[in-house]
Amino acid sequence: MAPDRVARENTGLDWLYRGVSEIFPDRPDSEDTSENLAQRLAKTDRPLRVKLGIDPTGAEIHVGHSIPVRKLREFQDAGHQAVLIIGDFTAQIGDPTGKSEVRKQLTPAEVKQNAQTYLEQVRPILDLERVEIRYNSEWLSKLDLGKIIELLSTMTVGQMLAKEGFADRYAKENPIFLHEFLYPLMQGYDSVAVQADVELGGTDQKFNIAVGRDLQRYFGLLPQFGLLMPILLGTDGKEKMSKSLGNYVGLLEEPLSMYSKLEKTPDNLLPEYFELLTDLPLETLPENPRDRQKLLALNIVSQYRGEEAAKKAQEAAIELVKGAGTTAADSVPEFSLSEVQFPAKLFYILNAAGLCKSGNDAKRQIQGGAVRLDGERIEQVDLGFDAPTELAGRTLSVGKNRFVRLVT
RNA sequence: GGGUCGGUGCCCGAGUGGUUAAUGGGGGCGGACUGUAAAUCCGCUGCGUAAGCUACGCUAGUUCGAAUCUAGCCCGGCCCA
Repeated sequence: MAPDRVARENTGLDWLYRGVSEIFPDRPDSEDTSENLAQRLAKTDRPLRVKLGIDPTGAEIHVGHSIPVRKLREFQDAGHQAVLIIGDFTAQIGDPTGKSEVRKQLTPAEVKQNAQTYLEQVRPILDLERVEIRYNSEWLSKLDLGKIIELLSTMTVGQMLAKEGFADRYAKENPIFLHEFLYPLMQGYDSVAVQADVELGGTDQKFNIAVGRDLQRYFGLLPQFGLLMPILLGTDGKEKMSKSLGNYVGLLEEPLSMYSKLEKTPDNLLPEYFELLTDLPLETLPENPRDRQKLLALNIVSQYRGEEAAKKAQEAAIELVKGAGTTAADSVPEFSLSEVQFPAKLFYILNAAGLCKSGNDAKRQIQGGAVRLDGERIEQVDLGFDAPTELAGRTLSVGKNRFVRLVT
């Protein structure tokens, strides 16, 4: 189940190979710096330009997104030049990959904002002082039809259809829009524009990165290396991590929320998570799966929120499972009862506090025995309260993961 | 452009005039169990603090009554050009 890894020993480049699925081209025995990345790193007389492209579409990113960023940081630490491409041009057109869901077009202001949010989130990982940040509209918006046709003429339909995804969709008789063919070319052209030596990405980026190589060669440049990392599976252990599937751990989440998700990481995912999301040595992990989960959670939360906050989150998580968290109270998100008009039904409050999707959902949760007040199960669906004072200071929970402390 | 098939709830997919938010599966949520896991079993799975309101691509119509019939439109697949 674990993806294949590039394994090298005693090269002094352990950092390079950790958590990497594939490097291409890859001729381990070759002395040629154009087909052996280790050779290139050893012999280069200048910092390599290492490219990572991001989509400034969504606001919040998750630990899966952090993987190539972590790798980028490692290159920085080795003295190379990180080049972060903000795909503002691409984002404005909207990539319909996968579902034919039309993405809303983003205004330049939104792109700017999203990019800023993105940078804030990766700040704990990346040395932002030493990153070259480029917006791809800088060159893509200047392409005229002649140039675009030239780009298109470098590839055949057959080559395009070889791309995973396209092939599937074509086979399933799903629609494929013509402009989608432009995406790999645009991303590849980014590599031309910034003269990338290495491009980082998930394994799903192989095709696009390879197109970048082809284009670089076409334009007389030295082709880049591709360095692919596994796509992280989500906390459900089945699907790839994504916000829409809800199986993600966001970088902006509360420490407690991050911690509780991560400490439940499925056993089969633990090695993967350790390798890709932490720097911990993999040989010395605790035997007990439970301890491994805790260590993982603690380590990752520390990376983004600091060690102290992580420890607090751990304590809070333990408290909350036992029952009503009291000493852990300050780690639990608060909900102000002033937002509720009394008298109020409990299911209404559950919804208002964001613990349930809707009032009706809240009723169902109560019926299902999921709702607790200070650790005590609520049986009465219609339970109501006359004044906020009856609830202030108490902890309301739904299931094992959703907690809120009620305040006035 | 022509022909043809199709568009159902988060997803897939039944349903083809009439108790019904709409069979079933997946997913999700919750409960029991457990290692706060996996597996298993069970429950829930439109919105509204209420009266009630919205749902089967969109719009208009036929009907006491439509997701189911009619017309127009939009979108997609396939075949032909």
